[in-house]
Amino acid sequence: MAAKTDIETVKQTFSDYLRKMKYRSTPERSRVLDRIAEYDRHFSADELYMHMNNLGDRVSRATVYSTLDLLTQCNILMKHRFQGESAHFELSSRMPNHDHLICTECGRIVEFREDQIKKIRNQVCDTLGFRPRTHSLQIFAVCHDPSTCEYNQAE
Amino acid sequence: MAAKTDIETVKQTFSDYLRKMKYRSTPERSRVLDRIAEYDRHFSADELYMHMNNLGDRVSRATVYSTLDLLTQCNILMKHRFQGESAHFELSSRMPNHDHLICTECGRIVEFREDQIKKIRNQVCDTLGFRPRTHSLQIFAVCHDPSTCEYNQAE
DNA sequence: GTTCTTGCAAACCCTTTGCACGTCT
DNA sequence: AGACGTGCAAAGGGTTTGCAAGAAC
Repeated sequence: MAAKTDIETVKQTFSDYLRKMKYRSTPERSRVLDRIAEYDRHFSADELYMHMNNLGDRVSRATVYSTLDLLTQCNILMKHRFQGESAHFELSSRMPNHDHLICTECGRIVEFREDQIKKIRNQVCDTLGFRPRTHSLQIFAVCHDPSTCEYNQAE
Repeated sequence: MAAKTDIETVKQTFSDYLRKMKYRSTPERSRVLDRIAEYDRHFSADELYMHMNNLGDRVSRATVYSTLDLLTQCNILMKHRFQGESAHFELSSRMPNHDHLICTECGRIVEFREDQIKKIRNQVCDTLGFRPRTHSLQIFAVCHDPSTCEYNQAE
């Protein structure tokens, strides 16, 4: 079985965070996190909002945005800003320590893991006097074989 | 004397690029690049537009944006998207191969150089079958000494 | 009961676009 | 002359906000 995010652990983390920060537990916040757990990929705020609407969840755009913000603050979600598009989110626990390569020709995004990066990140923080939280490395590149790169015209 | 961008080289690169792509040389495009050369830091499109307006340059927002786009395409400029803000640009030649550490408390951005990153980038591209172009690494961290972190409230 | 959160729609900001005019080749 | 670039203002898309109603504590 594939390494699957343990949703219960994540929900616990979230409710601990809310309590600690004196924010309230609401069904909307809980529901947003439930739906996020169903994704195994990046998603945008609006994509999630539509998804929830399609499923009949009655959650407003404002609530989706604000909950995404909370989830990012407590590191449950990682927020990425690729190119010019809207922000994309994903569960931090989904694929720890991965980064992204973006094809500058077709926009395709490839995920990869490279453990040295975290080490470098910690070194840099140490040198500069910071406590590391997260990082986001985006490599912009073009594929050797242009035909491979065409595939995502539909995306 | 500090390592200063050779503006003549950069202008040559730009005019070569324009010619190659059959775009036209215009005084506006040239002027935009001249003004950029006066910055030794990140700037946003609007900041540049205001700067030019203050100096009496008659260049529209649309032209500023489109020229920034051209300059990014030919790698004269590097375009960054920090946090939720607008895009920030800087001359690639200004400080080659540097990356950014962003304080999640105060938003301060610290530049640093770490040569291993480029090597990793090239390795990753090699493995995945891509030709590297550029990269952008952002480290999110909090300073050990909170008092240091307060300084940019004014920014 | 008080304070925080939600939902809605309008506001907001950055960026892009359409069109008429100007200009580079 | 013709095609491309510019300026302006309006449109666009993603995100945030103000306010009244509702829910958590």
